[in-house]
Amino acid sequence: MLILSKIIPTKFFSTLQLVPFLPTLKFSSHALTNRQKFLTKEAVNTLLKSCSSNPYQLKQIHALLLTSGLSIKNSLLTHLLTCFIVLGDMLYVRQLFDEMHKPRTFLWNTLIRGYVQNDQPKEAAFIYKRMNLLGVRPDSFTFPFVIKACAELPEFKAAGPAAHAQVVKYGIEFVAVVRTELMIMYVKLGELGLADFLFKTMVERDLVAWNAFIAACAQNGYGMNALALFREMGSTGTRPDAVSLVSALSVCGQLGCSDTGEEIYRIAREEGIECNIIVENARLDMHMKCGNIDFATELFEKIPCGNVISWSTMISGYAINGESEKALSLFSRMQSEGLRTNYVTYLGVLSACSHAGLVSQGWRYFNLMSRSDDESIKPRKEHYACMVDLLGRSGRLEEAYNFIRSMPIEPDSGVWGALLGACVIHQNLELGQLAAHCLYELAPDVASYQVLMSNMYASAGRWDFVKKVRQRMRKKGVRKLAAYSSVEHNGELHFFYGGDRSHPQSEIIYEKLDCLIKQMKSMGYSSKTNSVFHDVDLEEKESIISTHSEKLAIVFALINVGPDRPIRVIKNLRICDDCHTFSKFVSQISLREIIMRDKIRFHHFRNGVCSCKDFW
DNA sequence: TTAGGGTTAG
Repeated sequence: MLILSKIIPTKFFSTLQLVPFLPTLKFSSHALTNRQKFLTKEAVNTLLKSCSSNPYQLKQIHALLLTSGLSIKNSLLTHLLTCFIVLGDMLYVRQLFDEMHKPRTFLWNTLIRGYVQNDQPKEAAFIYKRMNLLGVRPDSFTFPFVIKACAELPEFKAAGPAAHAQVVKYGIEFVAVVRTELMIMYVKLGELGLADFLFKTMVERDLVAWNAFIAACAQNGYGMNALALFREMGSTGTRPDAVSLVSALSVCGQLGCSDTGEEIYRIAREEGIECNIIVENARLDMHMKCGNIDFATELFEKIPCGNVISWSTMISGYAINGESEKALSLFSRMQSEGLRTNYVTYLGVLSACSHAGLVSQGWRYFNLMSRSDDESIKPRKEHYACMVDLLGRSGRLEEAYNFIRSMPIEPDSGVWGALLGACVIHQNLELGQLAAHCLYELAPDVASYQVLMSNMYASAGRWDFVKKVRQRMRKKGVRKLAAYSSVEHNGELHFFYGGDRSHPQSEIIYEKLDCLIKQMKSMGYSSKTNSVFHDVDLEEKESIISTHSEKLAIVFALINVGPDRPIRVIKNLRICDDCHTFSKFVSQISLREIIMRDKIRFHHFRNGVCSCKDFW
């Protein structure tokens, strides 16, 4: 009793004393001998649950169970391991596992699951390999996790297909859970055809399989495929649930098609699931990502029980729309109402500061986080990256660099990438090269960093270095993302690439574009060719820049979208200097509002002025 | 005795 009272909170003592005499599990430890009680499985589970967030107590319970001299039931052992997995203490899980004599398959499965759930896919794959070497036969419970691990190992491209081969070897490729994981894995690898084949040939194609496929597409840049699947699902008579709707809404946010998004929300109403907070949050986010700030605000105020995600969504939404004041005042409201915040909330707050160049405010929030007693909101790598972005974008490059050097945690590619981005804007070749050097080590395959480097050298006129970077990209097979812009019109998305003439209205678009540029030139516009990073003459630079995708998209919208509606353009990369000026002129000439979302933020153009105040 | 799908940021 003495020992127990030390490790078990007193309030659970009564639970222990009240349990019925069901001999599911017997404690014969010294602590209980004088009472000779038998405990039920439920009681032990209650006990474990009560301590499940305290590794110290859990470890003591485990020690007590061992000294009791009794064999521990499998259910209890799994529960115990699961507690440590949830706590992220994989070292202890591994220690327990290694102490076991000939662990059975389900324990191997638990260990693999632990590594996967704690973002250690390499370890998971390693354990699977060892399992094979020792001749332990994997089962249908092993593979969902092994496949998931393989999908997280893009550096071993063959791992996923190899796992698939094993699945076939063991004859479990038609087990729904296993097949679903395979589908998700192939989508991540970009093999949509294979994923589709697995889906179409599934024996039990249930709602979860549909949702898994839709979500996998939605989360891996195949938004159009996700929407097509969502529609196909409806036409085959499978009714969507909250999960399907959330994925579909998220796609509409990514693609910037809020008309389609509202259509999807109407389905939620028809199905009677519109009061689900996750669906409501997805709708808020969708509107924020489409630039519908006022409507999203109205919806937000009407949500009866918003959670931390609703608030964070709004804060980040205001931030990307350039409404930093609204973002910061909403955060103050959260604080004054005593609402819980989390690390994502702070990312929104810092990004609001960054988009508006509010350096001293940014420092204030960052220090607030650092001083917090709550461990969960101590600054993480992402917050450091935000601060580097804020300082760097404001031209304080040295301060940003010193900030990185003072970091208590190892800076990652996000942090160095933020510095590199700032160096490109402020043309600091020296620091930029330093950042580039680190990025070659940390993220050699990320195209956007290589493009930044190449652009930095190009604007400094160092074409020899530009050539080097491009050669390295070719050698590594790193491909630059082609720039495109899109416009939603009558529920359909129209895509435009630079210099693209494939759109059926191309002729009239180019004609109108020509007229506009002439008119703008008479008003003082001259093209800014500083963002053409090719070693070509001025005339060619002007020609490249005059048919950038966003210009084509804007003109398309001018021709087609009714004058009572704003022009909405989504761009997959950042807007260039010239297109920014162009958009300001167009908003002035045509008296139309142009809402353009680039890769990281919105630009709302009205009467020749942009909401970003030319700071982006 | 362990298994598949969803929202905020980056």
